[in-house]
Amino acid sequence: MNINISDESCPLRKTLEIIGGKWTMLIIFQINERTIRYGELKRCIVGISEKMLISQLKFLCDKGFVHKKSFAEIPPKVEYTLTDMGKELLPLINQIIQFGINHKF
Amino acid sequence: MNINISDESCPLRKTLEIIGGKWTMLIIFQINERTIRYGELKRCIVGISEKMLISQLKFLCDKGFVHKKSFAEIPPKVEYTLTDMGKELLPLINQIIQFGINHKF
DNA sequence: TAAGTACCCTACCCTAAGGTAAGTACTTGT
DNA sequence: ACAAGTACTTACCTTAGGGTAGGGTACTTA
Repeated sequence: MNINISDESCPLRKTLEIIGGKWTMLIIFQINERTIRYGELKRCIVGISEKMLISQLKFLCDKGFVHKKSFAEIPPKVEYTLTDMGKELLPLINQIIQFGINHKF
Repeated sequence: MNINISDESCPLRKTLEIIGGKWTMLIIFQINERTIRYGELKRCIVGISEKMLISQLKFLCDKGFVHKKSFAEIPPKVEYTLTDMGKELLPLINQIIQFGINHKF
């Protein structure tokens, strides 16, 4: 690995632009291996606004991290799951968590 | 591991508050295993302003990720190195980079 | 009949992260 | 004499990420 110039196109910057948002990893980590409905997700992530959750979910769907399944039911039912690419981030996020625990953040 | 409530004190949030900044990981990755002077660091990280680099370096020193050594010379000479805790982040960052490469970000 | 649930959308606003640019002090090179 | 390199500081300004708050639909339950 010989990345030593951090220009605008380096993979670290590019990746952080996508997963570096305030809520991105939180959402991905909460979905995790399960299938979860919008409402439950919202309750899990304390402090997030509906606007943020919706827009981030849409963003993550567009980028291919999250899969969305809407049911034509009343009341509405929407289920979110991680795609394979999304799941690839889980070990990464777990490492961040482990780091935080180890250093008592 | 049973973290399923993402409240304000969860280790993921806490850690991201520290290493989730726009430049944090870039700086840590650039310092890497070497000893590097301020000027060279600045040249490495394309696009960063002096203000940001200085303030982030100070922040990272305060948090214990980076070690700073000033020489009482003229012209000034300052060397930065990662602490052990800082170095612990390198495999994490490398994973992010690998993720970006794998998915062609 | 009114309130509640579920999954959103939209308009407006605000703050803080970050960008710009200039200045400082001291020395060496031309 | 003047620019250039070194490691910063400071003042000011911009912007976009995110917060607030309200609306909307179609149904169910009290």
